[in-house]
Amino acid sequence: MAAMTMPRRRPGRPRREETRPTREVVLAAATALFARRGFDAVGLREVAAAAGVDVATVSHHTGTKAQLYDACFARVFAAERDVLEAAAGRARQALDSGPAEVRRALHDLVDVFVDFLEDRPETTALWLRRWLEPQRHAELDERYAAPLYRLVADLLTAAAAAGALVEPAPHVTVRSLVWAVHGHVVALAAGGGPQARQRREFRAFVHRLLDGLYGPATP
Amino acid sequence: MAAMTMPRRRPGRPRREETRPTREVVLAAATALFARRGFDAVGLREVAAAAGVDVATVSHHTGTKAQLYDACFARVFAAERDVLEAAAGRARQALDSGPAEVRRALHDLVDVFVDFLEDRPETTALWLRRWLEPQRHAELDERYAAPLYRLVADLLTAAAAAGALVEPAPHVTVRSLVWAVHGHVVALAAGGGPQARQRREFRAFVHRLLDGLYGPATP
DNA sequence: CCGTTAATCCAACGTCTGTTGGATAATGGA
DNA sequence: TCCATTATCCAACAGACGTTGGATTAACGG
Repeated sequence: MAAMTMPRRRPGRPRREETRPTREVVLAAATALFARRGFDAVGLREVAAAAGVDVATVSHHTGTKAQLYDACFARVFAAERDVLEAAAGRARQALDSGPAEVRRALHDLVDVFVDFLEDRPETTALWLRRWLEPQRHAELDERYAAPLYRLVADLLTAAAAAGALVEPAPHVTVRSLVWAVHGHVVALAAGGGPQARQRREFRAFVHRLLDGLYGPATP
Repeated sequence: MAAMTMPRRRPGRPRREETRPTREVVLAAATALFARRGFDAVGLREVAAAAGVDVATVSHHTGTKAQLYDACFARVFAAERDVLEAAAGRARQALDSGPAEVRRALHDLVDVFVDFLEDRPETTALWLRRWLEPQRHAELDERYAAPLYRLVADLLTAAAAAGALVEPAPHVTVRSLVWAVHGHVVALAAGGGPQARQRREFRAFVHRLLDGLYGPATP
């Protein structure tokens, strides 16, 4: 199986007018296919065809099919985590300002999250598929979900401690929000209406939800 | 293929100490397997083994694998629709009473929905799997999601028209709520904490969410 | 210019898949 | 009692699956 060698200098056969490293081409093709149809419905020969290479080349670069699947997840979730952590850092800076600024920072954080998922529907698809695999629950939760949830939940708790907001169960709130966003993205992918309006309506809903839940404790 | 015959009187070989009709046994076994692992990961021989029959018997009673899949969905979603419609009917009767009764009826409606999904996690699994199949979006939306959403959305609109509540985008709210519930059920299935407390916290969250969103327009 | 390295493809393997034709046996009606 | 009906299983098919060994070809270090 010669697992996953990817040197800086590259001897070997020609690369079929592709400038990107083969491994990235394969990962991109596989990610799109896995997101759309799932692990078992996608064959390695299909991934190879989408990437413009042979089956053996796929195995050579990414090892086992399960390893290829995991690599796709790692790539996508790492990108999501980076974006969210950056936005959370920005929001945390607003904690020293007044309640109005804190609320606006929370709105911005949620907007960044919604934007990210709207632009990358395959992230939602992979996320949902992972949750549906019973044997992966623990890993998904520990490696990806829990840190992200804690990121935002801590933010809410800190805001509550600052006296600007009130929130008894931030973990539940964050999880529900995340799933609502995924549902929104799925509905977008399903078509059925003008996307611009759907996006606007969903943002308005989330902002209202936050205002209702986290409105100033002392009116 | 001798598709799907199921007479009232039944000649044929003995039924292996099973009293229920074979078709129901097969459907129940298949539903559990499909919910847990998905269409492509489950083989007909596995379904047959779980039902205690031969592969050919499965095909004989349920036709094609895709037809078996559809039959599982129809059974589960019909049960969900029945429960929700009954609860919505009860809630609609409360529309003639005061705002407090309307809000309590909405809480009850949501509780019934949450109870149902908590007790039948396979419903959530099948629901999510259906959303992940691009070619089935339209059918799922038209046959199941849209009617259910409209059921509750109409209820909210009527309550708003009665002056008791205010809600600009009921469709978005209902969808977000539904996805939040599914996320809650998935988290429950993942374990990781005392279930009773998780259930209590989620109900409290939903009630607070409704109060925040649908609170009396004139305080 | 030569030897090493590595990327790529071809071909094949064993296994599992969904589906079907046919044999068997038990039932209900005549 | 006999016949038609049908539920059940056995066996087999053709195809797709993931994976691997080996041959080929290009690029690099010397």
